[in-house]
Amino acid sequence: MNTNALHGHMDALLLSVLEHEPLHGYAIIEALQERSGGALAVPTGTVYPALRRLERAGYLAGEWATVGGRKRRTYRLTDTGRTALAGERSAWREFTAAIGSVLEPRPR
Amino acid sequence: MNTNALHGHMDALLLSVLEHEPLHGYAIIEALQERSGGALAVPTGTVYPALRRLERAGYLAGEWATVGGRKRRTYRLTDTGRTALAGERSAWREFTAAIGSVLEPRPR
DNA sequence: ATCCTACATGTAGTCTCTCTATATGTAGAG
DNA sequence: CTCTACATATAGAGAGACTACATGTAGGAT
Repeated sequence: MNTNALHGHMDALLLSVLEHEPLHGYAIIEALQERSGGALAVPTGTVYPALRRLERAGYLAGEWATVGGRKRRTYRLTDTGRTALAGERSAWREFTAAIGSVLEPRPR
Repeated sequence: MNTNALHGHMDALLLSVLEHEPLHGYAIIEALQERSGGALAVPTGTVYPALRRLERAGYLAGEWATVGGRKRRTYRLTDTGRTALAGERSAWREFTAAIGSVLEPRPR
């Protein structure tokens, strides 16, 4: 898929994937891929900066950990982030409804 | 609505609105607004350059006309544009399916 | 007469976000 | 030793939408 079209929806994706459990960047990429049935192959160069951005925004809290000799930065959703996720979800519904109504208009 | 999120979907919108009848820029903006129930307020600074781009791409053909003392540039969908529209439609379905599966996962 | 709103198109410059390419490093398998 | 998976990160490019501005006609209201 042309992930360039994700423009503006990446945040929702990241927040959503962290809703039930904290994950680190690499695992987030895998989760995205898995949940979408392989459709979402998001490059690392997109995800890592986006996670930082969301952390700066206060939606995520990151923490370093070392697992099996490898360093990971694990992110969890903050309360603010949870609120933001709810907002992103309703924005997504509005968005698809709006575009959908133009792209596939119902015959009256 | 944050139309910045339209990134990459504007083309589909414009082609779709021109599917059954040629329209000029201003009328396209109104049609978009109307069809979406008021949700899509696309600024002129977005639409006019986009129409030019689609014309350059061969998807649209534009023609000047004067109606009631005012000049209009009316665009119609070319055959290539019609093919592109079909592609945009299926891309849109894939896109929403992918994001949707992450944002609103079905309970298993 | 003048102003305001609707109609109508267009450009310049900015902004945001994603991408590609690159860099760095560990662990474990072959 | 080499290759692959794991893991994070940054610089720079590119795309496309935005704001703000510029220009002009037509018609109704003050």
